[in-house]
Amino acid sequence: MPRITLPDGKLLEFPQPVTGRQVAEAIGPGLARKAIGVKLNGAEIRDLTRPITEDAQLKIITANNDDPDALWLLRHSCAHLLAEAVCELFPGTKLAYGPPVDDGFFYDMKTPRPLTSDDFATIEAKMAEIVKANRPFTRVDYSCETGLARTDGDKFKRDNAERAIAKGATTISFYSTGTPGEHWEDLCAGPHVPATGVLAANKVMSVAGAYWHGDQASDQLTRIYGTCFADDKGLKAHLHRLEEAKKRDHRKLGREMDLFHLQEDNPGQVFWHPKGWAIYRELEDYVRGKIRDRGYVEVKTPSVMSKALWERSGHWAKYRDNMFTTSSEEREFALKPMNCPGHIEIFKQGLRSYRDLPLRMAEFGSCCRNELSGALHGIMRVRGFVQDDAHIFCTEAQIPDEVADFCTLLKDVYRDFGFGDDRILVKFSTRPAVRVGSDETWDRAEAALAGACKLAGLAYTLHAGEGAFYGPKLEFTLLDSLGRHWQCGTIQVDYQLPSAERLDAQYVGDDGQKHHPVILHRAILGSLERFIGILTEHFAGKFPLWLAPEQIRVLPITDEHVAYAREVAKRIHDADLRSTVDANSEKLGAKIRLARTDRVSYFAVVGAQEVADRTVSLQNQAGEKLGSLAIEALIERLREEVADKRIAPAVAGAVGG
RNA sequence: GCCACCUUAGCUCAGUCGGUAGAGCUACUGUUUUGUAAACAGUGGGUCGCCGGUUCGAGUCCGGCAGGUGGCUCCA
Repeated sequence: MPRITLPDGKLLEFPQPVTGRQVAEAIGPGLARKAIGVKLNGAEIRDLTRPITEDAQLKIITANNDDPDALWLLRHSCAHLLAEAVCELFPGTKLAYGPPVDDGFFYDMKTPRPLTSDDFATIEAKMAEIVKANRPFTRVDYSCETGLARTDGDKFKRDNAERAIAKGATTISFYSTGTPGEHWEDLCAGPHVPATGVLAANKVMSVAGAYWHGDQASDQLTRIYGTCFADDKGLKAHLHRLEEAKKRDHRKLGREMDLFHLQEDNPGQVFWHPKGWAIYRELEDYVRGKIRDRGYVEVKTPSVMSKALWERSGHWAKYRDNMFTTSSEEREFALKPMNCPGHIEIFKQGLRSYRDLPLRMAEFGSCCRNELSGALHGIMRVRGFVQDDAHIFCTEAQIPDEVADFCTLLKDVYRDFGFGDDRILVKFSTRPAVRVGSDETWDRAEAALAGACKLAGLAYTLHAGEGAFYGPKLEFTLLDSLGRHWQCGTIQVDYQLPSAERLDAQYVGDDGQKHHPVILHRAILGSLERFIGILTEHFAGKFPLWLAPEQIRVLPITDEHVAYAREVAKRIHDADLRSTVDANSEKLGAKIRLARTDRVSYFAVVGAQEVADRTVSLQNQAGEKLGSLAIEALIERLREEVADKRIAPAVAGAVGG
């Protein structure tokens, strides 16, 4: 006698177990036609055809691009569609695993020959056929024994079935797209949409390699990525978003805007050009000012340090594969991959008192990590980079305040780049199974991190068990203008490195005894390189004025006005702004076009009129004409915008040329 | 590092069946002196990523290597 509560609070009672479809029909025939699944008690998504025996809160899921549950269901089902098409086109294909993921789904499989993007059209055509046939997804449950037997000879599916049983499954389910025994089937827990017909808005996106269970030592599989939406409109919008992302790719903009380059003989090392370096220095100076106001001191530690230090710190044992090493006069050294040991060595000079704590030691630390070649990506993932790093040496009692202060600072900084609270995601990772330190210590450290988030008004998602072995951590992710996630800041509580077993940092407490401080490792931007990459893509190269490499370009109309243009540019330059002059002999239209495609923030046209009036005719990157201004007024205006760190309102919107 | 794919002028890209390489933009030179998104003409520019092989002949076919791209793994 299930009693079904609908999202609007309405209660439906049924005399016997009902299916989701029957509930939908009870509400209305239109809804029943549109329904693709149900969600029970806000948690479990189910097929429309599975019986509901208990009282439940129930949501009918319809194909809707704005409903994550609907997309999840569509994509999970579409993975089957893809798998069926591939199995049919490439007999001998062995299926492994095909879940929905952000923005789509993938299916890992072992195919008789490597698949390439040339195969996509054929696969999509086959998928379209299956969609057109509109065959029902049909579930059949077998006993564990029978289910297992059905996976005989199929290593991956057998493994999946065994795992399901180990996790407590009482039956093994298969889904057929059509009539069981007649049509294609796949071992799957479900749920699925009612029929293949609702999966029309799909696309095969890419092919890549993957390992079975993510294990390098295991089978190498082919992973095909695809996506599916409720309708063509959703799919088109998604593809459009990808196009936009491609247009603002920092590797493309970096070249076009002459910000930096990478070259073949130095993989993962960035050559910063003058314009890119202008942004870099602006960022560094900005952070330097911010942390100075918060009581940090800045230091600089060596790039090359002896193996002995890395052995004591534990890096040699744990991190060696990622370290560049070198030797001199038969001693081994390593390029520093992290700044912490250097900072502790500074802390250890002289005798520290509890009165010195908290000691906030910052460094724009140049780190080298020998990342796997396949992991490198533009300037986002490199082998040489600079962290806006700091280590806070404090007592355990000081952790809550220090973490709270850091969260406030971090929010403050992110806001200056236009990332408000709604664009900051916090991940809170707690104690892992293998860890050092007492449970009481962990309790306190975790409470401090959670409390600090609350104090700073930051909501977090809990990732239980994902902390470092030496302490819990917060990780801060930014949501950019295309809705993509970038992990930037972090703060980690560390009891290990300062301990007697490691680098043995000590201070004298108010009890006259020696104690080990706690260290908070923290960064806000993460790495300057990655952060500039993120900003480049977020702003599509149209940086806010305070960061823009070329803040204003003066455009003389004819040669006669070049001298005045240079004078204007010099005045702007003397006011600590970045200006240039386009003295080429092109027509004004061409100069304007170039200024705009170069993404210069402002350009100032000067001709006979402006020379006579000692003014400029100003226009911004967006193409808005801002009228004529005296030189002083122009400088004033630019300086104000820089000081305010103003961000163009258009940033969150579409990208222009 | 692993899997798949890619690599032709500074950039974006063409190059058919294996027959000695082409466009647009850029750069340079000249003419033009221009008023809010591209003036005109001319000239440069290439060991087709590198090494080897097959062939009378390789940008093109084969092998190896390097780098890049998308993933996996890892991560600031």
